[in-house]
Order: sequence, then structure tokens, then C-alpha cells
Amino acid sequence: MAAANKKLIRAINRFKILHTIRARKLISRVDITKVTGLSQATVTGITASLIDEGLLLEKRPGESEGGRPPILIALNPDGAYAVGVYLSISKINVVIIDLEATIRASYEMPLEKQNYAPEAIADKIVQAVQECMWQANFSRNQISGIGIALPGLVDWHTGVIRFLPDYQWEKVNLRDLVHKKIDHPTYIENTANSLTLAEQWFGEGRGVDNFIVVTLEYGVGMGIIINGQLYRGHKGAAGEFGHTTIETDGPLCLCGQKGCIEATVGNNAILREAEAAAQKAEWKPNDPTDITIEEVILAAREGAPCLRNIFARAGRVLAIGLSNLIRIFNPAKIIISGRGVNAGDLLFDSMYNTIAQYIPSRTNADTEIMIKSWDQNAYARGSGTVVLQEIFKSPAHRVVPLI
Amino acid sequence: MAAANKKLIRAINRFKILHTIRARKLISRVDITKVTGLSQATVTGITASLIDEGLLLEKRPGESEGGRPPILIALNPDGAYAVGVYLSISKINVVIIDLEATIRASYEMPLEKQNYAPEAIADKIVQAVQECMWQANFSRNQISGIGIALPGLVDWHTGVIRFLPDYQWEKVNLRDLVHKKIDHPTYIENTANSLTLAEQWFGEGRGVDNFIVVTLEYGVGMGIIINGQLYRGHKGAAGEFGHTTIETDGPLCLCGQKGCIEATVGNNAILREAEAAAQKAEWKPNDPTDITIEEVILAAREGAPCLRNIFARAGRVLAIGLSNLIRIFNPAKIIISGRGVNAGDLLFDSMYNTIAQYIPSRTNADTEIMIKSWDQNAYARGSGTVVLQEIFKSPAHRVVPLI
DNA sequence: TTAGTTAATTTACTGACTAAATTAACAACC
DNA sequence: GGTTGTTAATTTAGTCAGTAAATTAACTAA
Repeated sequence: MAAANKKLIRAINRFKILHTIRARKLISRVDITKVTGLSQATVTGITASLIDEGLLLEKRPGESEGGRPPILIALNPDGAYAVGVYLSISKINVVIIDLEATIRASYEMPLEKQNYAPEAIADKIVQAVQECMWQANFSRNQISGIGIALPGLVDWHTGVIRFLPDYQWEKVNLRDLVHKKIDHPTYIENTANSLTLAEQWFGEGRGVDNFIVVTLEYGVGMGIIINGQLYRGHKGAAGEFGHTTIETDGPLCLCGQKGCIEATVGNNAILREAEAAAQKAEWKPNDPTDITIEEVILAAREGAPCLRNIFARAGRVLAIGLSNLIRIFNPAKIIISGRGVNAGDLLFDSMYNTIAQYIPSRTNADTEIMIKSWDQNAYARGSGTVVLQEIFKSPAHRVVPLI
Repeated sequence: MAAANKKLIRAINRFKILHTIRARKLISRVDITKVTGLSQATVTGITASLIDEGLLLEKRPGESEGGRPPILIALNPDGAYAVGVYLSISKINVVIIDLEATIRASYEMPLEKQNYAPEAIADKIVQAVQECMWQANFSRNQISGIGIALPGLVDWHTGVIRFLPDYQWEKVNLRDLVHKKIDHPTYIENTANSLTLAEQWFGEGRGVDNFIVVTLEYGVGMGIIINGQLYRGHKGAAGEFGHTTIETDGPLCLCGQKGCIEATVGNNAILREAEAAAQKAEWKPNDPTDITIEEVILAAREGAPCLRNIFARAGRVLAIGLSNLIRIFNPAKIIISGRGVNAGDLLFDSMYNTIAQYIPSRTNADTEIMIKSWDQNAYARGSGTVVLQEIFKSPAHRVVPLI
């Protein structure tokens, strides 16, 4: 906790006003005073400087309610742009988002499956960003910063990747490597946290103070919003939901432990089970040497009972994990996201049934569970949101010259 | 998040200064400026008003380091007193603590085992408080407020007890009932959270931003400090660690679920197992109809292998639960407290072994696990701390006339 | 027109901070 | 024992962000 002074007050109130406008989309100054509790004079002052900065726009007047009609204010989508990067094992996704987190451009760079050195990946990222900006006709100075999301253990403050399984990296400061090549504010974050921030700011988490995002991918991840803030833990290692233990004698996980949630629920686990079933000739994949998760889902939908069981079992284990989260966090919401949600009812029917068993309504305390439909660019968009958040926090985080 | 204004600045800096002095015990004004980043003028001003309020004392001058010797400042233990109450099924514990959370008086009122109505319990609490104050020669106006801790689901904001198993209460606003009888600020909190606050302020959690307290009692509880704040959850129901599931086919819990941690680790569970063993004549209790946990511990220490196994198994299950917490929260510390710690090595040897298995050092990320020796009055002291915290926050929370 | 109403801005003031100057209280040295 | 240097604490002057209240703006309705 830093010492408080006038700058802090200003930053808080600025943030609060931007936050209110983002939530309400179109709102008058008086209504902002009602929502925030600030005085009219303060709102006039802060909105004036935000309009100066180009972050806000005065839109058409609203309906008069007997007196002077209000001037409605909105975010200026073109007030700032951010670059979001998602680094995975097979590709680099780049998006450019505007101040409302709408994707304005996107680009995908495939990566050959080979082990790149950090320096090489940093180069690739810079190339991909430049290509995306070139194609969409963006110039350097229009960009406020770059956020990078990746599936690993990341220390947000230092920028160090503690562990990135896909590339077998340990202790790599990718943020600084990229920052050296692109002289813009650069942030790095794990995928689950990026997605969580995006949900908080522009998705289902808007206005919710305590919620959790669970991501279903090859592994199972989690992002935590507590008291309106992303919680990263003591050393940035919080949210390892996928490796919590549910059944002490459950299947072996890639991490070496038995009974991790991931070892039953992760797409890797499902593929492994599906392969085993294929070998026992319980179903027939197109190409037994290269089974995809989409194919397994399709086959299960068409009826293969052995596959349906795999998903049903995954749903049950996931449900127990979620029940534990509900008991520990008592969140207002749990949002389930990631490629794995494509399994749909196959997974979620048994999940909902099991949760109902484990969390009787009395102790439920109103946690809403919500399945988010999956979007290709979600992670990259999420990492761009990290940049937007910094802009919202303070004008100091903008490199873009103010006119 | 409320709108920020000058009052907020003052409150934050006041809190920060008090916090610093509490942590350092004896510190000069210059050193406070170094720790907090505040200017000398500000520190002079705030300490002056805190001395005026009686919360701080100027002590002896420190060693000169070549120039004017610093004036060392400390908390005035007698600057404020708070009452802490712990309500359990068999008794009411009352303590009076001073500003340093030292217990200055205590009183215990036994309760007959019968189901009291809320109104009657409120009366008993008031009586016990009055008796404690009478015996220790405290007057009404010396007391800043009353905190009540109880083993149940509590909504801190409204003061409503959502569920209190011991008395089978649901939706009882005990805070208001007591407040009506004693015109002092009254707070209510569950036992685990009370203990957690006490650890944060005056115990092992001092200066630690992210930690967890696990309480071993008849049930198993938890308190969570995140980013320096107690986390209570969406509806105040966070921390139900005891009812998270570890083994889907584990023993039946009192809550009706199978495999709750509490169903193996809680003292209730241990007593149940010990009774079963006694019936199978595997050991011989003094009075088979009334086995106490202390007796079981003693017998286990003296060698009864069946009893040692019960504890060892409990230690393993607890360890898996803690590993899950470490994975989810990545806390700096986990403090284990409650009457259950009296089991000592019986429980903790197997616990440490299992954690070492489940959390390999690489992913450990430095969570320190610490066993806190148990103290009779810990809960009552904790609930008193809730009051002290409010005093620290703002002078508005003091009822005591300022001289 | 005029009065009434609501929205936004302006004005006057307050309070909490900082930077810099001043005062206070020592140690060390000639 | 006076002078100098040093560190601690206070005082002074100034800035800035807030609020309350007054004013201006822009409408509706009688």
C-alpha cells in the first residue's frame, strides 16, 4: 500500500468515472455523480480532462426531463489501441483492440513445432505484431502498449516466465526481451488471468466483485477476481486449479501427481482416454495416429457410449472441483471458458447434476455458473485488455501523445 | 469502491502510520517517513493527532546518530480497550484487550447444554461482558467496542448469523440484539476469520500480504487474507475448507456429503473413529461413554497403534487439502491453529511428509507452513481485534471521549 | 413571455499533501 | 567552551483535488 496523496485520489476517481461509463455505455454527467457519489464539479473536471485525452466523447443530447437535456458521454473507441498477443505451441495470435476491447485487426503466425530459444520467439512476436499493424494500417504511435498471454507460470511484476511447458522454458524474461525490441509498455500474463481480466472488463464479469474463470484447454486453468482485483498470489503462482487433487487414487497426471483435476478433465486426458478406447476398438477414429478433440466430441455426439462416458466422468470430476471452489471462495460467479466448452452437454449435463448434489441449495450462497461460448481470439484479446486496464488506471501509462 | 476525497487520504495515511508503528513497536518520525514514503510534515501532523487521541505515546529519545536524537514513538497500550467474546456451545468467553491486543482481563461463563433462544444468549453475553468488566474494574466508557466470534456462517456486513449449528440458529441478527442492550459499536465474525485477523495484526501474519489460517476444531475452518485484506466472499460464506472434497468415496460427513476434509480431520471425526476402535477393544478409554480428544491424544502418544493410525490418516488428508490450497492461492504462509494442534507430531509428521510428496519444491513457490501453539482465549482475543481494526481505520470509530 | 426544472459550469473555500526553510538537540572538534 | 556539522522535528508557503453553493445554460410547459 503506497502512501496516499492527491494523485492517488485523482487516479481513483478517474478510474471510477471511466469504469462507470464503460459499464453504462452512455451516461450523463449528473448520472455519473449519482453512481459515483462524486460532486458535479469533480465530474465536470475529470470528464473534461478525459475528453482532452481523447478517451471520452460527448455524444448526442439525451431526453430532457423537464429541464436542460443531459449531454451523454461515452468511451471513445478510438481513444486508444492496444496490441494483444497469445503465444501457444503452434502459433502466435495477434490482435489490435480498441478502447472498448473490440477487435480491430488480427493476425496469426504459425510456428513450426521445434524448440525455439526465447530470443527467437521474441523476434517472432515482434514480427507478428508488425505484420498485423501493417496489414491493418496502424502506426506505432497509435498503440498504447502490448500484452502477451501464454500458458505458463508468470510473474507479472518482474515479467519473468517461471515455467512454460510448451517450450520448456524456465526463468525467461520474455517481457524485457520484447520490450527491448518495441519501445512500448509491455505486459506479460498467463492465459487464464488474461481471459479473466477480459471477462471482468468487457464480459460476464462486468460489475461483479468476486468471481472465478475456469479455462478448459489441454490443461485446466483458473483466474481469480477478489474484491474487484485480479489475485495472483504470493509469487504469481495462484490459480493452479488443474493440479488440485480430487481423488487420491485417480489417474496419473503429466505433472507426476495422481488425481489432479486436469488428469481427468483436460483435453489431453480426454484424448488419452479416447485413444485407449480406440485401441480397444470401442469406436473408430478417422486416423488412429492423430485423433483430435473435435473428432472425439463429434463421435460422442453421434452416440459412441464409451466416449460419452469419458466426458460424463470428466464432468463429474470438474463438478467436484468447482464445488470445492464454491466452498472456498463463495464467488458470485464462475465462468467456464476455453476450447473445452465445445464439448457442451457431453460435459456439462453431468457437471450440473453433480454440483447440485455437492452444493445443496442452502449452503449454495448463490454462485452462478455460466458457460461461455468459445472464441478463437479470446486469449489475445484478453492480453490486450491488460494494457487497457493500465490506461484506465492513470494517464501516466499512455505513451500516445495527447494530440 | 467509494469515491475518494481528502478524508480518504487522511484515513489511509493514518492507518499506514499506525500500522508501521505496530509493526516496529518503537520508531522515530523520520523512520516512519522512510517506511511510508510520507513527508516529514505529514508524519508530524498525523502523529500529533494520534497522540492527542491517546493512541500513541512519545517514549524515551533514541540514540543520536550524530545529530538531534530521535523521539521514539510507540502505541499506547492503554489508548483503547476492546471487548472480545467467543460464543461456543458450552460457554461464553470474554476478554478485554488493550491496543496491543494484550489480554487485560478474561472471564468464562459456562452454559448448560440446552437450546437457548437468540434473545436469551444475547442477555447472557451482556451479563458475561458486564461481569468481566466489573471484576477487572473497567468502566463503560473505556471500551471502544465489542466483537463477537462464533463457529458459524456469518454475514459481517449485516450482522446476521446465517447458520449456527451449535444452536441450530438460522438468520439471527445477534449483532443487533447485543447492540440494542449495549450502546457500543458491535461486530460479529466467525471464529476462523477472527483468529485470522488476530494473526494478521498481532501474530504470525504481521506484514504478510497473502496468507491463510486453518483452524482444527470439531470442524475444520479457514480464514483468508488476500492483498492484506480479509476475504469473506460474495455472501460471507468463503472459507468452508472443512467441507471441500478430497476423496469422493471418503467417510460420511455430518453435512451429509462424503469425503469432506472435516470428516477425517475434524476432532469429531477423530473421536468417532476412536470410539469405533474402543468398541473393537483395540484400546481402552477411561469412560467409554465419554471419550475426550485429550484422552485420545494421550493414549496415542503412549503407543496405541490404532489411534496413531487415525491421526496419521487425518494428517495425510489434511496435507492434501493444504496442497490444494497452496496450488489455488499460492499463499506466503499457512498458519495452522485451533485446539486440534495439540495432537502435535501424531498429526503433523504425516502431514509434512504428504505435503512434500504433493508439492514438489519446484512448484512450491515458497509457502511456509507453521503450526501455532494453541491458546485458550485465542478466539475471544481475535474477536476483540476486529474492534481494534476499526479504531485503526478511522477516529470516527471511537466512542471513547477524547479526553 | 415567463416560470419552473434539470444539467453543467463556475466560484469560493477547505483540507491534506509536499518542498523548503527553520528550529531543536545533540556530537565532535579545536 | 564556543563553533561546526548533523540529524530530527516543526513551521511556513504553496499546490492541488475535493466540496458546497451560486450561476449559467438549455430546455418544457403554462
